[in-house]
Parts: sequence; structure tokens; C-alpha cells
Amino acid sequence: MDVKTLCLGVLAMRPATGYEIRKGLEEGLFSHFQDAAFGSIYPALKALAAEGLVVGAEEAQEARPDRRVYRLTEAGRNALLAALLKPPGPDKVRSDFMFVMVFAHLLPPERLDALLQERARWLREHIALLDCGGDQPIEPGRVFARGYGLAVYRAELEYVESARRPFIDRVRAHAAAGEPAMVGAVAGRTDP
Amino acid sequence: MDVKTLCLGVLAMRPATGYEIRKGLEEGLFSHFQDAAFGSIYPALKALAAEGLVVGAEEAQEARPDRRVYRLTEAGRNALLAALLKPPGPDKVRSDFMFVMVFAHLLPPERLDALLQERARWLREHIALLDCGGDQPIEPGRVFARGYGLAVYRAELEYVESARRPFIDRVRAHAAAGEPAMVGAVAGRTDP
DNA sequence: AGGGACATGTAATTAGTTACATGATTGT
DNA sequence: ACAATCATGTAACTAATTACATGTCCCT
Repeated sequence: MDVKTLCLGVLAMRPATGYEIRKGLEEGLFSHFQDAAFGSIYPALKALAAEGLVVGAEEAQEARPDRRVYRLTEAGRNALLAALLKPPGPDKVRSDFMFVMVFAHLLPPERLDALLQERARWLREHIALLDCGGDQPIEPGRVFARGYGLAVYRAELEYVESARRPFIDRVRAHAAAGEPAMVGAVAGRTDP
Repeated sequence: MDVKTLCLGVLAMRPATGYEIRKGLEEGLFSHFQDAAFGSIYPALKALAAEGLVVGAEEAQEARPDRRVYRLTEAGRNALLAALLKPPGPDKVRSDFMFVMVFAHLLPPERLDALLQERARWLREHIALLDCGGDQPIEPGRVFARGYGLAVYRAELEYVESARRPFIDRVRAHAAAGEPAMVGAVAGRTDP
């Protein structure tokens, strides 16, 4: 989903400013599977307005910068519907954490442990956030998405917690048997 | 992780051509959390060679195009180690599927059902692939990553399978109570 | 005969991020 | 006094994808 469609989606729930859209993406349900920065949201909103898919009403505020509240037009609603009906592309996951984990045997075990504990902490935090989600989920889709996220995060946390110790032990054993991690790694050839 | 680091990682396991790196990313363990196209791999390899982090040996082949087999240098190995020690950035997930799910109430229920079934099929397929993984995992990190992936995919599949029916029923109820999905959606105003 | 796997590479394009520019108000 | 929040917007830059260009062999 490009930023424009993302904006249409957020605006389908409630009228909002560019700033609020970004906040919603950063903190709300969407934060788990979509993202967009200010630098892409404002131009997207401008383009959507030019296409007639949204209309922006300028609201002067005292003591605060003016805000431009956008709301979906009929055409915008139809555009969202059309985007929703197109077969969704495959999920794109980009995880530096996982990449690093694959090379765990090249890391000092303490460092590996720290990474795993940090991951567990992150997961616990986000499970808690999803669990007592601030917004009241009325639409069934939001209930589904929240449950999905919780199921995934809980499975991850369970796995990290149960696999952590044996994993680190195996890495230590691997390091003891082969080249030691980091220190000396410079000297050790490994081409098979 | 940028494409260069990704290449370093793949080459740390075994020497390979650009083509093989791409294949490995597309089909192997990495496919679940990293990606790169030919158009970015070849330039990355060239740049890495210029920096002395890899060396490419040209192998003339009869009946096939020449292949340039790259292998890591000591400097390349150190560069990978350095990249591995940097704190990993947060995971980036981009899921069109999830986005569509949030707006399930705007979809015809049959369409929603098809999407959920397709998701379940995809998950089953990838669980099977991970489960009897073609490559023998020697390094503990690969064992961990495979287990992680399996745990996540299984949790997703379980959730989709158990939530599917009630979800669709709730969407139907929602549609019956409010505006009907798709047909007539054009005429229905929804701004709160 | 045609498509797919093997194999490398470049150029054009897209889509996004980061950083900058501006500025008041509120909380610490 | 300083940082954070609210609020919008542009310009420069980065990083990647897609499409193109080329060519053989093998299988159906």
C-alpha cells in the first residue's frame, strides 16, 4: 500500500490532519504493519486533494498553528474500496534482528543475550499496548487485526523465552568447538 | 540491513555468484525477513569488490554464461562482524493483507473469506517448507531462526483458522446493521 | 517452437526518508 | 531555560525496484 492509500484508509475512519494521520500510524493499530513519515504524508494529501479524493478544510486556531483537516469524498471512498479489492501484494518483512540472529555464532554470547532480552522486552511492551488498546474497536476488522497481532507477538515472546537459554548454550558450544566469537575472528578462515 | 551487508552475510556462509545470492534470498531462510532484486545485488557486489570486502573470480563455463564467484575477504568478514555488532534497527513490516483486513466491513464477505483462505494456504505452504528445510542447519543461529519462523507462522495459521468463521459472521452482521458492503457503498455517507 | 533456468549488467524510475525551515505553547 | 507537542511544508538525497539488453541450453 502506498502512502496515498494509507491516508485514504485512515481518513475513512475519521477526518484528520496530516499530523494526526502520522500519529495514528505511529502509535495506533496500523503501526504494526504500515508506516509513513511526514515528508510523504503531506505531499500525498496534497495529491489526493488535487484528485478530488479528499477535501481539506483550513481551521485557524489561536495559539496553535493552523490545521488543515482532511475528510474523504465519495470519490475517495470509492478509490479506497477499489484499492481494497485489488489482490494484496505479499507481506514485506525486513528484520535486522533476524539477520543478526542467523550469525549468532559470530557474536559474543553476552551480546546475543542482551539482544534476546531486549527483543523479549519489546514484545512484552507491545503485547501490553495491544491488549488494553486505547481505542475502542467497533469494526470487526480491527478486532481481527488486534487479535492477529497479539497471537503473533505472544508466539514470538514464548519462543524467545523458551529458546533463549539453550540457544546461547549452543552458541557457546559452537564457539568453543570452532573459532571463538569476535576475538580472533579476524585470524580464523572459514571458507568451506 | 542494506543489500551490501546482506551479500556479505550470504557470502559468509559460502562463496556464490550474484545469481545464487538472489536465489538464496528468494528461496532460503533469508526469504522470510530480507529481500533484494538483481538490480541491487550486482551493483552491491561491484561496490564490495571495489572496497576489497569481497573478491570475484571469473569462471568461464562452456554452454553457460560466465559466472563470477564472489568470496569474502578478511576485511569483508570484519565488515560483517562490525555490522552485526551495531544495534539492529526495528523490524519493518509492511502488510497489505492486514491493511485490507482492518477494512473487512467494506468488503463482500465472499471476498474476505477468499483472502483468509488464501492466507491460510500460504502459511501452510511456508510452514511445510520451513519444517523439512532443504538445507542442513549446522549453525545454532539458523536453527533459532527456523524455529522462530515456524512459531510465528503456526500461531498465524492457528489464529486465522480459529478466527475466520466468527470474523466473517461479525462482518456480515455489521453489514446488515449498517451500510451493505460494496453494492450501495457509493451512495452511503459515513462521516461520523 | 517456446518457455524457463542460468547468468550479468545498466538505465530509468519510483518511492520513500532525512533534514531543513518556521513558530507558538506547554510542561519540567 | 530547554525539550516536547502541535502543525505544515519543501528540497535533497537514498535506496531500492522495474524494465531493458543479451545470449545459450534444456525440457516439453
